[in-house]
Amino acid sequence: MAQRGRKKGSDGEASRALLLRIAADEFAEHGYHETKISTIVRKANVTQPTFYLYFKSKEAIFGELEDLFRARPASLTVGSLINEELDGFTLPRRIEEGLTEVLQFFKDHRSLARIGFCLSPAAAEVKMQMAERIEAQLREKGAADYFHSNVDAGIVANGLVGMIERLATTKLWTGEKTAHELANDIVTILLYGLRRKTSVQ
Amino acid sequence: MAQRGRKKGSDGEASRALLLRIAADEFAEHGYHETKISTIVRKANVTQPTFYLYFKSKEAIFGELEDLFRARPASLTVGSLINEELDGFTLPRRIEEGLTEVLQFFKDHRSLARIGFCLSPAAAEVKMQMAERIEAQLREKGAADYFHSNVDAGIVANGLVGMIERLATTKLWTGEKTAHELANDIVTILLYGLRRKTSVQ
Amino acid sequence: MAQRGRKKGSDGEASRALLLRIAADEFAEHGYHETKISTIVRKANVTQPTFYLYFKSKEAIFGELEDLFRARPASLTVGSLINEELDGFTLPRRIEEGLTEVLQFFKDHRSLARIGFCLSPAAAEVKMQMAERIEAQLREKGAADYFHSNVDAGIVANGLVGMIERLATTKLWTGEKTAHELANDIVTILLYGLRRKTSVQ
Amino acid sequence: MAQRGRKKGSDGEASRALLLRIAADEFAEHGYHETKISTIVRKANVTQPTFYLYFKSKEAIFGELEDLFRARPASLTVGSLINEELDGFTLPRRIEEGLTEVLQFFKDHRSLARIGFCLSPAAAEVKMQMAERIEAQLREKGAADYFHSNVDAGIVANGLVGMIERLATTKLWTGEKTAHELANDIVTILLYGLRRKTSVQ
DNA sequence: TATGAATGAGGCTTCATTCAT
DNA sequence: GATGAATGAAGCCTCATTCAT
Repeated sequence: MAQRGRKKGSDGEASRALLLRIAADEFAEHGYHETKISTIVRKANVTQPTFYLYFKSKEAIFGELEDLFRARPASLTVGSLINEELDGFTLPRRIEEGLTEVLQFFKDHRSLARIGFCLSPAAAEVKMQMAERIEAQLREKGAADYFHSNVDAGIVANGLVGMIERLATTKLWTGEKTAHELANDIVTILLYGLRRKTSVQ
Repeated sequence: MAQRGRKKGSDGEASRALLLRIAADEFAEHGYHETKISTIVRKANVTQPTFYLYFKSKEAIFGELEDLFRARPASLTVGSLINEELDGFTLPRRIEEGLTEVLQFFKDHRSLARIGFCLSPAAAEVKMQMAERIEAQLREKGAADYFHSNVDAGIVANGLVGMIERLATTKLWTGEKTAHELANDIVTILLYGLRRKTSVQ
Repeated sequence: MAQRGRKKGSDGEASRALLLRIAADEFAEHGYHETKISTIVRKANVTQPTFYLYFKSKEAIFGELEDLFRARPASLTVGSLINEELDGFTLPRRIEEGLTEVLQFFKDHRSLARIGFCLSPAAAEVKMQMAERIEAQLREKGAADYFHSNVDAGIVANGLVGMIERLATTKLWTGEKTAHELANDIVTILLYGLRRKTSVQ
Repeated sequence: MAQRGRKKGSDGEASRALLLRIAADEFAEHGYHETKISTIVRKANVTQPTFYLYFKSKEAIFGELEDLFRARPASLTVGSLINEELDGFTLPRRIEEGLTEVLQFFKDHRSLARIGFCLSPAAAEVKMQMAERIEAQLREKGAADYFHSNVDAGIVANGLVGMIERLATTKLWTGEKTAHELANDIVTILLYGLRRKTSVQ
């Protein structure tokens, strides 16, 4: 960052950050194995040894990107309803807000999100934790008042996680929908279902 | 074809099938790049040239597995509602049946499904087509009578595809749920939502 | 040859001969290394083990073809002038006759000739021997009366061999010239040269 | 470029040139298929990946050698008689000069010449073009004054090409003759023939 | 901080060739 | 005489990674 009189106007931190950014894009677009260190350094206009000056290995830089994803604000754990009194009006809003935040983060950090949420072997763990937190909240004392009990919360939670991944891929990252729109749609579907209210049941 | 008591290793069709099965499992578990031909043939108790007796290349066997997945009965296209009079009672059943079939196929052909639906580069296309078909059916004349119109059918369709992938991974392939249970849960969630009917809206 | 009641109407000798003929063509057209046993047997409609029933190895069948070439009638050694009284009239005729025979053999056994005279590692030896015999005849007692002595016989002999190879390739095997025409042209050039007689020298 | 006393193995251009030179010799001596990359790199005292640092593939380095051969000075096209007034004295000299140049180049770049003129699949084309150029010159206006017309120029041209190849192989590259001597002999033979002038015709 | 040059390790693939029937 | 099935041996190539400057 500081411009401490280096030649070429770029210092180590800059190179490092550049490599990291390019690596993120490459990994996100081509996956781990199809991404070559040689490609990353070429796009960053540095040489291969320079890469190893900043990162111990290919695995290391990938791991660092995973960490960057996981280090997102904790608030992003969908719907932190815990310890609050929620009624039928605010509950949906709260869930939607949480979802919006997550999706907005995905949109703002597309490559990071693809790596940490879709590509990484650790993504399974990440999604599992997300699902677990959601599930816990669906089971929260009080939530039972507003939700059916005839569907397994684990199914709902994982279903939601699956929807997030798929809709991020097909609607958010394509620019077809904003984070807010998507969150709104998801909440509407999940809370009220597709069935017309007027239909017999 | 006839299995006339041949000695070990003298039935080519069997070797081929064995290789294909092992390859499916390896690809499904480790992905394309981490799967080594050397591992496949070792597990099949043959040598590497034998592999090339039956498959042109690593890519070729992977492609064949993709094809095997794509060649699943066309009936498996979720919910073929087309050309039928559907009322509020039968519609959900029909959707559930279609879903059950798909999920049962996924369960019966786990490795194939993981390859064709999750790992393959062509999986994106496969899922897109599935989503498109679902979307088309949601828009069918008549369907509108039973469904809300305040949610984008494209969102629902892709959300469903995402749910299928995630729930297959976490609930079906782990043995936690049967195809039928899962289909039932998904339909319930999507049609009726989580909200208690008695709550105010 | 004899049709001794074999099934499929082909006996061993027939298979062997067929393989040999196909191998000759393949080697001639594609060279030793680019010719695959698998191709030969496929074209002969037999399996690989059958090949090894008749030939010890790829080298062996190639060697056999070399031998077939080398076993051509000894008379084909260009211009056997030896032990004859030759005058200025008959000498050119004799040379031409010898050349014609060689070229006719080349034309009749194109693949064999390409193998034994052009492709084989032993072709060097074959051409050397041909050149040596020619050279010896140019030096024969008596020949000196008709030939210049200001050109090395070794040069002439090897030059002739080179001409034969090149002209067989470009004029004989393309069908542009007959063996006779070619032999005539070669003799004319070598004996009388290109220079017009009327020119000053 | 500057050879600033670098330590062993630290000059890429040198490594490349070394590999190229060794490869030329290996190809020239053993042919394409019998030449192994492993041999080339062993002789160059580098490892196999180093080879691929400088050449894309085995085919590529071979092609580069072919190109080096083809890139010889254009003056080397035998006998550029075009656009000059040639009489009976100078014509033979000119032809001889051209031939000498070609043969000298062959002698100075033996491996390259063997590759580009004898071994390469493209050698056929190379020789054809050389023959065509020679043929064209034999047909040049004016040339007819000095040459017989009773022999096909195409035969002469290809015969000459064949002589060049064979004599380079047996007399030039063995050190038995110099380029100049050979050129002189060839011209003498072709222009004046072997027949004594004093003989009857 | 940066690099030109080099390499260890390991994968994919292709042959000619043989075994057991 | 013939074959379906299998293999030993070996080559080409690519990659992440490091050495020496």
